[in-house]
Amino acid sequence: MLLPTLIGPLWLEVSPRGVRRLEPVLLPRGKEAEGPWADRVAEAVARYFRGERPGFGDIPLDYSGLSPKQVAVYEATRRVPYGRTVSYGSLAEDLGLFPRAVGAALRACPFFLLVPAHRVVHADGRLGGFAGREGLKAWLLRFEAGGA
DNA sequence: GCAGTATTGTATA
DNA sequence: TATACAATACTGC
Repeated sequence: MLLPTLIGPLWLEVSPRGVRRLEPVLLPRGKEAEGPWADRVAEAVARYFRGERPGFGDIPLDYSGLSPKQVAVYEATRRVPYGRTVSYGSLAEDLGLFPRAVGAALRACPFFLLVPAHRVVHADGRLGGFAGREGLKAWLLRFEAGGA
């Protein structure tokens, strides 16, 4: 399922257990692996880009196939409140991991928006990376901070 | 296995 | 201010 947004189309893929992946269309093609959560996620994403603050917390994520460390990092990242930012080190300390590991896990995060990786920044306030899309990360942060 | 990363803190010039 | 090093986890070759 393809979700049109202000930053371009997002590819949504869900399973009976929850969301499998949600990210900007980098994949030339994908399987129409839709499910019962597709509409719900689509609506939440639409509201997000309307400036509302939908809680993605009630949307289940399908972590199957991911390592326990990744799941831990994603779960912790999901708890970051709207408009706030956390440092990789802070997350790492909370999880008992190391900052480097947090970055590695977030780098491979397939849950764009649902796992607000854009709210995770350097310890000194700089943005850090975003899988080659730092501009997108900056846009999201400005969007959440300024409301538009 | 090995190397490259979405990091951080300390040390050195 | 800028560069170098060590330690961790995930991805791709």
